Amino acid sequence: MSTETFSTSKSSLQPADRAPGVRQDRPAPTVVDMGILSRSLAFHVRKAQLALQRRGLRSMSASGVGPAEFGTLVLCEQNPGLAQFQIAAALDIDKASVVAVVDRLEELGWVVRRRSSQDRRRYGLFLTPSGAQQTQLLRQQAEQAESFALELFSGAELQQLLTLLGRLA
Amino acid sequence: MSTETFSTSKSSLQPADRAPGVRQDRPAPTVVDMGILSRSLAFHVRKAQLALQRRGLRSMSASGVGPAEFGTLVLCEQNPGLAQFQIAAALDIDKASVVAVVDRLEELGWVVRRRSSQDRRRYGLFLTPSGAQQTQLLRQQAEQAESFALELFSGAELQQLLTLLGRLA
DNA sequence: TATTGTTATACTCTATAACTATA
DNA sequence: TATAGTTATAGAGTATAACAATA
Repeated sequence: MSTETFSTSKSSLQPADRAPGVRQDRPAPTVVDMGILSRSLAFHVRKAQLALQRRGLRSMSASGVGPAEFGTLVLCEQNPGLAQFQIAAALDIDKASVVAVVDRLEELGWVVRRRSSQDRRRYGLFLTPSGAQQTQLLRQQAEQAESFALELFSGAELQQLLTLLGRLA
Repeated sequence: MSTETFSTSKSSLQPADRAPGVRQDRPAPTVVDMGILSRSLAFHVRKAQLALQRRGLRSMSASGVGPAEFGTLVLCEQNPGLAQFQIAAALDIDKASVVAVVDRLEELGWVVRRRSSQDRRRYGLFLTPSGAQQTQLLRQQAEQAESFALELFSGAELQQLLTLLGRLA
C-alpha cells in the first residue's frame, strides 16, 4: 500500500480550506484511464491528425509548402483556371486565407494568376511548367509520407476509413 | 463552347514571358476534381476535424474551456492525483502547454495542485467539488455535441472508425 | 545526469471584418 | 445588392529552448 500524500499548491488562489472536498492521501496513478475520451470522436480525430503531421508532412513544410499550398497545387493541376474562391471551398478554408497561399506559390513561380475575361472579378489559377514539375514531386512525397498507412490497414480498411471520414465532413 | 480567356496577373513577378508554358484560353472549371486529395488520409482527417470543431466544440470554448481543458478535467476525474507530465502524455501535447491549461482550471476553482510527498517535483492534480460538477456538465455537452455522429454511423461503423483512428495514432 | 514544472517566445493555421472592383 | 479578391488584425493551439528544483 502506498502512503503518498499531497500538500497544498504554491498558488494562494486555492488554499486547502477553500477546496474542502478534495480527496487526498491517494497513490498517484500509474496507468491512465482515459474515461470518455476513449470513445470521443473529436479526441481520436485530433490525435490522428497530430500523428499524421508529425510523420511526413513536416518534410514538406520545410520547403515552405504546407497542406494548403499542396492542396492548391493539386487543384490547379487537375483544374486549370480554377478561381480562388473555388480553392477555398474545395479545401474548406476561408477565401482570405487562399490569398496568402497563392501569393507564396506565385512568388515561387509555380502558379500564375490571370484575370478571367468572362468575370473580371476572378482570377484563373494556372500551374507554370516548374510548378507542374514541383507538384509531381510533392505528390510523390505525400504518397510516400502516407504509405505507412498501407502497413497499418488493409485496402478495405483504408477505403472505409476514408469513407467514414468523408461522411463526417 | 466557352470562349473564356485569362489575362496577365497584376503581379509583375510573373510576367507572361517568364511563364511560357502556361496554357490559357480554357473555360474556367465548374466541377472541381480533387485529384489525389480524395485519397489522402491527411486531407480527410483535417476536414473531419474542422467539421467537428465547427459543430459543437465551439459551445465549450465560449466558456474558455477548450479541448485541452476538457481532456484534463476528464483525466483528473478518472485518475485523481495525476501529474502534469502524465496529462501531457495522455493528451499528446507538450508539458509546457499543460501549465497554462492547469493555471486556467485552477483559477476557475475546478482543479487544485498538490505537491506529491513521494516525488516533490510533481504536482498531483485533483478536481474540486465544483470542478467535478462542471466536468459532469461538460461531459454531457460533449456527448451531445457528438451525438450527431449516431445518425451518420451505425454502432459498428462508429466503433470501427474509432478503432482505425486509434491505429493511426 | 535526468526529470518535473515553469517561463518566455515564436510559429502555423485559420477566422473575422472592412474595403475595392466588378457583376 | 451580391460576389471575388484583398488587407489588416486577432485568436487558437502548439512547439522550442532555457531555467530552477528535485530526483
